[in-house]
Amino acid sequence: MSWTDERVELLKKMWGEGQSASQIAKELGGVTRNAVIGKVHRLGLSNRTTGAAPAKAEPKEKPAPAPKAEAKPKPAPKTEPARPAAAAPAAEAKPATPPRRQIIPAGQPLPPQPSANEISPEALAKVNEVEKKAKKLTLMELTEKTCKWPVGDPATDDFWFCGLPAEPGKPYCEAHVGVAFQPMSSRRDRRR
DNA sequence: CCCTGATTCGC
DNA sequence: GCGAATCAGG
Repeated sequence: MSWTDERVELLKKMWGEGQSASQIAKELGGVTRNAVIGKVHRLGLSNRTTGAAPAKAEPKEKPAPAPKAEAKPKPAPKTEPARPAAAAPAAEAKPATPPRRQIIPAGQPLPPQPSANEISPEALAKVNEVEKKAKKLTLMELTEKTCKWPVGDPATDDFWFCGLPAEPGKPYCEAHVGVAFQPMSSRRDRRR
C-alpha cells in the first residue's frame, strides 16, 4: 500500500480527531501503526495531547486553539454493542461534587429501558459496588478491553462508562456481564 | 501485559 | 519517502 492522497487525507483527519495510530492503521488497512506514526511525523503533524506518549519531547507551549463548535456527532466506535439501560439506582456517595449541573434531559433520552427488573439482587449489589470503583471513562477512552457499561444519564455530567477490565470476548467487566447477560431461566417465571 | 507515540536507520 | 525495530512512558 502507498500513501495516496485519499489515504493521507484520512490519516490527517483521524489524527486530527485524536484517533490513535493503531486505530488509524486499522482503518486504513495495509499499514501498521508504525507506518502511520512515521507518516505523521514526516507530514509534520505530530505532537498531540494524547494519553500515552509525552516521550522525551521537550515541553512545548501549545495554546491549543481548537475551535470547537457545539456539535454532538457521536463518533461511536463501530464495535459499539447494544447498549444496556443505565442499570442500578447507583447509590451515590458523592465525595465532593456539590456544584452539580442541572441539565434537563432533552425530551426523553434513555430509550431502551427494558427495566432493570428481575436481576439477581446479588448481581445488582455487585454492580453497585463496582460502579464505585469504576474508572469512569469517557466514550473515547473505551477500548475493546474496557467495560463499556454506561452509568448515569448521558444528558448529564454524571455520565461515564465503567471502564474496568472487560471479560475476554465480552464488552463488559465481570460484574456487568452478570447483569447484562441474564440467563433465560432467570426471567423465566414471569407470571403472565 | 496491555496500550500509546517517538525515534532510528536500512531500504 | 517508507516503515520495522526499537525505545520509552502510562
